[in-house]
Amino acid sequence: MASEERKKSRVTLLDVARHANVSRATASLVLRKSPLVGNATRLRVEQAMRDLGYVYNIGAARLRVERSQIIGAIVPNLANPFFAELLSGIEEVIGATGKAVILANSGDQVERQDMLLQRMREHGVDGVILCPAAQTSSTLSDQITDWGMPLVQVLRHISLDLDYVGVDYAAGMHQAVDYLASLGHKKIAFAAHGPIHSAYQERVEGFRDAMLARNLDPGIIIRFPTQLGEIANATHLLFDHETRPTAVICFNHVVALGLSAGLHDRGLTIGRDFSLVSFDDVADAEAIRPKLTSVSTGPVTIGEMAARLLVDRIANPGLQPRHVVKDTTLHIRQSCGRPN
Amino acid sequence: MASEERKKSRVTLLDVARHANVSRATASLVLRKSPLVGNATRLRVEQAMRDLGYVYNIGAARLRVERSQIIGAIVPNLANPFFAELLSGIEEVIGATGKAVILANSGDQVERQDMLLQRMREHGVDGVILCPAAQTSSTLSDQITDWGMPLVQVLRHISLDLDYVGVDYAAGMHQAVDYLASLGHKKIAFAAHGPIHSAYQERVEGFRDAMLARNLDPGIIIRFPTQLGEIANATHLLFDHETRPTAVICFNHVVALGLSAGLHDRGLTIGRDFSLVSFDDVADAEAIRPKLTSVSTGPVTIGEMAARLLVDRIANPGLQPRHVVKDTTLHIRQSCGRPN
DNA sequence: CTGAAAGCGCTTACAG
DNA sequence: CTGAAAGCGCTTACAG
Repeated sequence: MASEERKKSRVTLLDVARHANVSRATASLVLRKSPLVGNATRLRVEQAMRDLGYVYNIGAARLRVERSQIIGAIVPNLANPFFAELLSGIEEVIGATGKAVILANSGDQVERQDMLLQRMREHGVDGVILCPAAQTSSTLSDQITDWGMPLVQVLRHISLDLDYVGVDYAAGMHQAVDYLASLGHKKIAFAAHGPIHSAYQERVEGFRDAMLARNLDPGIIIRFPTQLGEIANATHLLFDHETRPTAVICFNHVVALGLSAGLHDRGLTIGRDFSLVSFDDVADAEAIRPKLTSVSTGPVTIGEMAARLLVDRIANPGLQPRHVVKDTTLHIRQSCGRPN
Repeated sequence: MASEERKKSRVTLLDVARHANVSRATASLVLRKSPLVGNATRLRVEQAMRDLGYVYNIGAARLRVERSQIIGAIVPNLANPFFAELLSGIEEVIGATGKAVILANSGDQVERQDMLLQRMREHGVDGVILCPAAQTSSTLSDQITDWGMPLVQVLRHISLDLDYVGVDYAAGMHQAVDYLASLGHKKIAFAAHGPIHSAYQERVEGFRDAMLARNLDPGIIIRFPTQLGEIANATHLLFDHETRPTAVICFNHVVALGLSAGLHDRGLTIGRDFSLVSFDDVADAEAIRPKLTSVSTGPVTIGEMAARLLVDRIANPGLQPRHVVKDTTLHIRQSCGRPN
């Protein structure tokens, strides 16, 4: 194995070329599967690579060619399963193109996000998929254009000058409201939480529009704590409001989990005593009882679409900005009934 | 802004040096905050960097120095919230050292894992945190040593020649068994699922040992489907066994979610009609009703510890292999009662 | 198909 | 503190 010697000085393309009795240029061509090199030669070079334990040095290659084969992904909260699913979609399609993805967590803080973008530039990433931190200034968009950095916004947007893959949150809200209204509900609350950003606003406005369209009071909008653990204990907020709602539409799956626990704690049976619609179901939605009726957004697919857009954008930086907005699906399960 | 011109040819350290009237060597020293350079000079160079919009090129630097400032993390299942929490711990401490983390998903497939390790070598990562795919051969360990690749195994291990950060699964099983036994349970099932690996075996053996130590039948070990969605429907397996158990200890939080749903579907109230102990609680454990009593393993902390070990190992490759095994905590909540 | 050569952007002795 | 120079491992015309 002679591993000791090997470690001392890494084997380089020149070593391979010598071992195979070809020039370095030829070895390089074999590496990149050029058709210029004959079959016998190719085999000889490939054998040499194996014999010597050659490892391609992407970093060195990148210095000449302007391609690092790395893309960046920045999300606001890694521990949230929703973003984990998003990432798994991104990783899958980026990985399939042979590139690697650098992962970073902005914690929804703009300064941290700035730092991470800078770090990614230093690493020479070929592009970035960004779910912008709440409060990100729209001037970041100009900066990114200025840098010439291929970037796609995902789930939240700060500017329409950049690519964007998101969800038709407003339409999702209409689905939820329409469904509850069809069951006879008139007092429907919206349970929000967390930082304010485009996806937040689109949901709230979608809710308002949908309620107004049905001549219902759009004003029962209640803010819950950010942390899942505290939401259940704040369930009373739902009933402190002057008009007691008979149903609630949740901002996301975190709120839905929290309220479904909190309603249970108050002795209310969901689907019978009170109706609840979740938003964004993630994998474990199936495991909650009663099963939650939910407006599903499909984070894995969104990740995949964002990755594809980024790959396109890298290949063709001149493209006009593209915006793809995914439809939601209402999954009717067991958490809604007629109002009492 | 002159962004157009800038994009054409990136600004290099030499440009900065010229703009600041110093040599390239000096500019390089400023970059790395060497004390060799005087304050006035430093400020001048830093101003030049700002004026020109200089971006440090880590890739170029790496070619000289043997440091890419990138580490790799390979997990078997990105979409599982347990691994998402693990990653968030890793990303946090690696990020704090100024390095970036390349993320990859092996899908628990060894061939894919081999490919990913190879890719990471090509990217010149400084080290890797690996949760080995099930069925990984222990010879991978020799290979890694041969490559001289700093690596820490996390949660699962294939060889004690490498660093390892894991959990004392066996002790966790003892906690669960002891607790159930103290409530009077004698027929306790173990509900397993998924691929077989060290962490799997340690749990099973821990269960057996703990049962034997109390003179209880250690044989009620039942395999459930891998997918969360199918577990609930397989709950009957619990009762198909010749000796009907009064309690179940779950392999992980996925099984616990599935069975807790399935028991509910059978009209059984958990904590009253049947007792259940979960393993690995993740953030949303708090939101399930009844609240699940659980042996908690703390994935975020494990990620942090693994990252610290890797940083140490990179700094000091000569270190003896270290193995840190984290204690579990039994969180008693509401899912267990006396047997009927 | 192949060889010699230049160059990507940095770091690192070395001599001053 | 500074300048000139070599070199990290690759790719890419260019001439043959």
